[in-house]
Amino acid sequence: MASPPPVDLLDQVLELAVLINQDMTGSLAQRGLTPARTHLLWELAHRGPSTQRDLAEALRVSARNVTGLVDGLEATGFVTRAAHPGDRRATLVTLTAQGEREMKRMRDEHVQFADALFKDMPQARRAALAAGLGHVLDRLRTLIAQQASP
Amino acid sequence: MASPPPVDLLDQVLELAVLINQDMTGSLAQRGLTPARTHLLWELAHRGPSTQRDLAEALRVSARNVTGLVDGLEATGFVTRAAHPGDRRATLVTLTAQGEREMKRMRDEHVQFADALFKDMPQARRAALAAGLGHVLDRLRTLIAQQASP
DNA sequence: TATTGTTATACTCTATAACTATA
DNA sequence: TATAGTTATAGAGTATAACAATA
Repeated sequence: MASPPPVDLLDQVLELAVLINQDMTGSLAQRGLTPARTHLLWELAHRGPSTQRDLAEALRVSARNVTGLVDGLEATGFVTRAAHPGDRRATLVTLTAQGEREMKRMRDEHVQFADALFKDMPQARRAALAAGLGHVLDRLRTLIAQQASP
Repeated sequence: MASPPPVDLLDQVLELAVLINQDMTGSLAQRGLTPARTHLLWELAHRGPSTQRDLAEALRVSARNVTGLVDGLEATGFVTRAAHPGDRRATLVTLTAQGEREMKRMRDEHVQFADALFKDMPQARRAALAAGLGHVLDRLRTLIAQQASP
């Protein structure tokens, strides 16, 4: 089996990233969601009701941006704003029933999507792929850490 | 070696996609470029001087959007607009010397980045990774084609 | 009449800075 | 004085629709 040059491997990974991204963005759009708003919903589902300040830190985004994202999600019925019981400056953002439903559906579809991509892959190749991806992820994290510090 | 469940594989791929995307976006920003503008430069480098209409089709984006992208690239010195010799309605967008230099540098760095990620990977694992990625890309293309037609 | 690119308008994501209400 | 969130302002990417110049 010929060993492909690094550039070809990188190009494969990039193409995969582009296709997956397009596929997911399209699915979200059908439900009236965008990647940024979905990211916020995802955090909310993991953390439970949160202040906008906490969401801004979790998403690594400005407070102003969170105001806009919550505005959009509130208008489309995925979240509500409520008074914070202990701090009258703060707002608690909470998933609505619709928001909970969407998150559940998203989790289910995530699993289905993974099955569709990998279920017919032989066990040995699956393990080899995981090992290869792990290697690349390690290298990439190292590179990013080096860029950040010096 | 245990075979990982599909969801774990998908999550690995998604994390890789996110990290690579962040890395590339950061590199581009240091040169005053954005992903969308870079995409246009890339097409231009491959096709040679092109009308905005052709660029819009190549990028699968509205004509209005190309006007904006070319405005930005012109203002930052990467491209120029010139009269089309045979059609006075049309504009020919052309890479400047600076634009050509940037594209060359980008190609070089692309290769270097690939080397940094994959050079220390054993040949056998490299081949296995390419095979695994090929499998996923095939499945994904099939899924997308199915979504598009029915 | 059809096509090329622009102006007009609008929505989303993103940021910083100034400001209000509260701690 | 510091913090939570908003308004004000700005730039980038995206879209559709109307319009001018040209084919």
